[in-house]
Amino acid sequence: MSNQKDKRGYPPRRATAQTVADLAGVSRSAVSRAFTPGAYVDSEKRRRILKIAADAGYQPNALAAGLKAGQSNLVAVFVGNMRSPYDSAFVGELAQALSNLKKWPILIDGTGARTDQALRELLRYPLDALILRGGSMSEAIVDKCSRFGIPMISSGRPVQGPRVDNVCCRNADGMHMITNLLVNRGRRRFGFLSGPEEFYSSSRRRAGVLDALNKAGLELVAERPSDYSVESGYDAARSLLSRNRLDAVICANDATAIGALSAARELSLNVPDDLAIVGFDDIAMAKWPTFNLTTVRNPIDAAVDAIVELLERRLIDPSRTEECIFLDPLIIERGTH
Amino acid sequence: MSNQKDKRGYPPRRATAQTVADLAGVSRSAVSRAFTPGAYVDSEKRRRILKIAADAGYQPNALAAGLKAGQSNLVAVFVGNMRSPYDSAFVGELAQALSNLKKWPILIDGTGARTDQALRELLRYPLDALILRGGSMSEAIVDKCSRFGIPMISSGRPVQGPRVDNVCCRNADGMHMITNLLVNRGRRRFGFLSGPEEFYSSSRRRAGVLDALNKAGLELVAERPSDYSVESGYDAARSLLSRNRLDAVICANDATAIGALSAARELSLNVPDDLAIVGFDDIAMAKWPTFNLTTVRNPIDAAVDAIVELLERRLIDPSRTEECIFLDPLIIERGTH
DNA sequence: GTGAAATGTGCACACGTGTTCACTAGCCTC
DNA sequence: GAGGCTAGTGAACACGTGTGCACATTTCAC
Repeated sequence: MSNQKDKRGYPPRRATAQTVADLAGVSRSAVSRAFTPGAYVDSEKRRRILKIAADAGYQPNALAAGLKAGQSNLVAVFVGNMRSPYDSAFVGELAQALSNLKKWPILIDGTGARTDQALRELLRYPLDALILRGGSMSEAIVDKCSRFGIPMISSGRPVQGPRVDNVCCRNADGMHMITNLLVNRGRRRFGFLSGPEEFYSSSRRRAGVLDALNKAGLELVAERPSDYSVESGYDAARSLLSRNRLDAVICANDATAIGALSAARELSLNVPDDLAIVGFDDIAMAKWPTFNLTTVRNPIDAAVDAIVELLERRLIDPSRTEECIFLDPLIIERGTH
Repeated sequence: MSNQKDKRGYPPRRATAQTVADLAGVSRSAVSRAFTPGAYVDSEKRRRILKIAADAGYQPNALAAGLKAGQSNLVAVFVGNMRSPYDSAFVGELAQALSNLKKWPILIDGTGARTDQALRELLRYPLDALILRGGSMSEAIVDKCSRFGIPMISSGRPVQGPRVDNVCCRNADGMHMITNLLVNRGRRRFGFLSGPEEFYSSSRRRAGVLDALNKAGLELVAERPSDYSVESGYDAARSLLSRNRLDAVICANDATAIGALSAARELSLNVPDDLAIVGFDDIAMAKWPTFNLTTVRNPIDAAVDAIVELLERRLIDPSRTEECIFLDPLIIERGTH
């Protein structure tokens, strides 16, 4: 029934190893060893200590442990836009994978004007690594991150630097493949909705489209820029479709494609008979019945697996050579092509 | 041109206050004071120290500082489902607001089977607070979190416990309002797509609908359960609409409503002429031209503001009385009613 | 029974801070 | 010139760990 406050009204400090040691009648070292796998303690004694610790609600203080070890088990995760379905799904998977490793993801907005400041403040912690969803971040910030010598893993935008590893989808290949698919289905008059210029993925995807068209002896009829959002895809597609007679619109990502689909419907264009529309990423929305979007899968699970693998290897050997893992995209044929 | 590795191949340990002190020819205390606002140091000397520190890339080690202060500036953020547009937008805003306070959000999946274990491991850090997007988490886990005596803020599911504050949308009121809106527009035959039973918000929203209908002398014609996802909303609505003649379907959230919209279109029901469909939350998708969904806004910015305020006040006075801040929902009239 | 090996244990140090305490130097007042 | 007050400084301690080292105890082979 105690409200667990002392006279000053503050909650009590947490139990420490010494508390448990006194309770168990052993030395503080023994308590520490009981919590350290592979340390010399009598196994019966260890059991007893752990039991007493559990009752007292004791856990080793991670701050002290981290201070001693020079390692915090904290990982900063920078992400472009949490309202983007791809990025948020990505972050969710990543967070889960990291916590399985007992690495704790600190989520930081990678777009705002305050990102720089947040990064600087955060560097007071001896972070185990910086992880960047770089495909949706500006080059300037990504570059800055790579210069601290902290292990870094960039996903979506290849970066060079000491101890900087990369995970990168073959964006151009994916676009090449899906463009070919449309060409083989007889499409000839192509439009393109591009992504933000400052994102690496945008330029690679555009290059893939142009290259495939070029090899097929075709040219882009027209293109419009978008900011990767559904709204801007809608606007761009309305402009594109009302001024050009097209039989295919390739979109730099799924959100844009979904906006384009809405625009096409409003303009009474029949998809896929009159017009093919395809995207990139394969976000969850793409397979909703309303959209049923043909797209290129940018595999989140594979990317997360790769990040985790690179991280583990980097922690084992901080000085190993930098690596880049490439991910193969996959055509997902649905109803819009 | 040095690759900054020592003989063992490990990166050098970071600069410490002593490093800077030696460089500047002052005591280590002086360096510490230079970084502590309001501490006694000659202002000229402070400037010089900060300059030298910046050159050496020194920042006070947050682990050591936190150990001393008994405070980590880390905040655990538990969230139900990062693939839910509402939750992910919420987390994005929250992360930004917290980093402005120099509180760092550790993102944890609040649904998985491993949540318990993650929580336990995470408690090794002296967390400043636990923040829960509780509206989309099961009661069992939320309850468990409330029992550690750590300051906790639950959003979306009111929880009682020492040092547990709450931020809660008036779910029932919101549903009451929008149901009344439909009744006043002449709707009489109501269907309801409910949310997961274990979520607090589900039952409150359902209560609001039933209450409003009751007061209007009406009854629910039929209802179906959903899991708050678009897919399940689609399935539930198909079942609901093919077996009942309805002129209004109220959905427990926007995702479900968007699924229902697709189903209605497939069944050639004209929205809003034949059938009104409304949701709850006002996620970004709701205002897309394809959906243009009439809904109830569950205000994210207000919720985040409230959380931040409660957190700040709790850190100033850990023993203050627990509070619950209620948020008023807002009807957003668009094209589906 | 003896020496060596194996197994446990506690002491003490280091990790990098923030802050109290004692102290000095300088200034002002009378 | 003496005494008090202020601004500024450095030494030293505490925060809570993990672990190397020296030592104690037990086991074992001979």
